[in-house]
Amino acid sequence: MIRVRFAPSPTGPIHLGNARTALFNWLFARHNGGVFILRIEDTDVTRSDPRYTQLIMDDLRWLGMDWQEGPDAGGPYGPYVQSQRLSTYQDFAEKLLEEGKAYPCYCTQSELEERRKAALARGRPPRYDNRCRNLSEAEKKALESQGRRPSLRFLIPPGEKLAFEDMIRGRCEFNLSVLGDFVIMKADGTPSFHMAVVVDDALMRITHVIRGEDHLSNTPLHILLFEALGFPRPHYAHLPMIAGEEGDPLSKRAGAFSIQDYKGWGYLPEALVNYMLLLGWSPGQKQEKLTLAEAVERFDVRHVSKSPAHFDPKKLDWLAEKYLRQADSERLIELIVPLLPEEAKKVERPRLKALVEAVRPGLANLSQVVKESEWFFKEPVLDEGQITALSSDKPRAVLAQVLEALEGQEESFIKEYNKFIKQLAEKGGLAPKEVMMPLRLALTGSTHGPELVAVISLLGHEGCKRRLKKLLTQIGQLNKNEINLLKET
RNA sequence: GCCCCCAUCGUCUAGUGGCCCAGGAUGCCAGGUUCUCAGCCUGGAGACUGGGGUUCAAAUCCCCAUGGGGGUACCA
Repeated sequence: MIRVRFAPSPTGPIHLGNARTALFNWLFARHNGGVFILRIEDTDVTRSDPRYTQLIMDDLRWLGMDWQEGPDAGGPYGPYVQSQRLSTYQDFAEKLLEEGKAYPCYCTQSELEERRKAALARGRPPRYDNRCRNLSEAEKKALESQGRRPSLRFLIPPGEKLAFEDMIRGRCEFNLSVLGDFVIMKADGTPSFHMAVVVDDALMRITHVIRGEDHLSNTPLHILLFEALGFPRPHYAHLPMIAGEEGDPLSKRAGAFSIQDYKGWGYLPEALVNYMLLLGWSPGQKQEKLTLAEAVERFDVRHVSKSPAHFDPKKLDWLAEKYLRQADSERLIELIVPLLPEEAKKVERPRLKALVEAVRPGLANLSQVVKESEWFFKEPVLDEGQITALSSDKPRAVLAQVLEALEGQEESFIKEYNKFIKQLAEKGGLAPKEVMMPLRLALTGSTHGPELVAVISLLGHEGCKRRLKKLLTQIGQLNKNEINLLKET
């Protein structure tokens, strides 16, 4: 049985990079009929916050991923939160200590830091010099009597090279001689990251570790630990990093790219997921828009790219537009009402639906939909240039005639609108554009937007009259006919 | 400094020695359709980082250089 895990640390909201790692793990599990496990790595007490654990789970669910074992789901190898597994790590650390595979190190952090700096200054590798490896019992006692609390270091076994087969990169080889003994238990009794991952991956029977490339150089340490502990090593796959537009690392700008942000901007989760799919993996064929189910069927880690991908917001938007355009309107309304002005709550459902459907083409997210819907809720305020444009003879006559026509008609006249515009243009010897553009501008305050028919039917008979009247009044200098017209109502 | 990984159009990628004077998608430009925007249709510009090998043949294999990324923590 294939078992994979996503193991975030709850030190902040997850961003695109993390989410993509989760997604590829999930896909791998699904494709192979395996188990996807969520594990929370909160061994860094100072930086972890349980609020983020909740947020991470919310984000994953929002994106459409589920897990068979995890903090909330439970499972046979729990608990799935590292801070609740402390004694387990201690037991294994004890074992390593007894077997001589680890030893206490009494160096303080400031001493280590100092030596690191000094080494660097002399052009020497800044790694730990293994000086506590061979301390006698008497020396240990002496150090302890100074009040020093030891950390526990793993003793790198002598050997030249260590190699492993990465599912994405193929054979990766490392030189063990450049490694310093590394900490597996901190002085406060909590495990280091290396210790915790290896113990957990082993105990949770993880068969495939799929993680970011930033862990590639940790892998030899982990393999060493698996061997020392007597566990079989899992298979590894290291995913390429995702860089920002400028090629900067994504994680350092986590805030700007968190899943929460995209959710907040009103991107549809399926669009985001689809875009993440394309970051480092290609579904093949010509089709790039695909559902999670299709991705599950086609996904293969071995075909994931080795080189880092740049995040391209334009391509995200291209996909997001497609998804927004085809999304169920009822669902969209649920999502968008809280974002719209108060008045929206008073608008009848069908009208709201028509609004969203008219406005959504070309837009990538709900914030844009809200913005492009402004004209519907608020009467337009024209700028000077626009007013001047509408004040010249032709547009003014058009607007007045439209008003006049509307005045004599019932609500249902809206249905006749297309014919009416055509007739109006014909009578006045105008191009359709010369009728429609002024109308559009007068009605919405903008030269672009949904098709005019939709605008008019959305605004309704009374709405159109009100706006036209207001505008004509504003333009002023009306002839007698027009004034009479205005007086009538 | 040292170690590791990577390198095809602006971007995401296809390409696992001949099918590649390199294909697709996106973006960009031009034209068409259209009241506008979007869409759709048609067309266009746009890449194998460089240098050495290996081979009858290299984007594909090897070496070097260059560039990018990651690591080098009692962070994960």
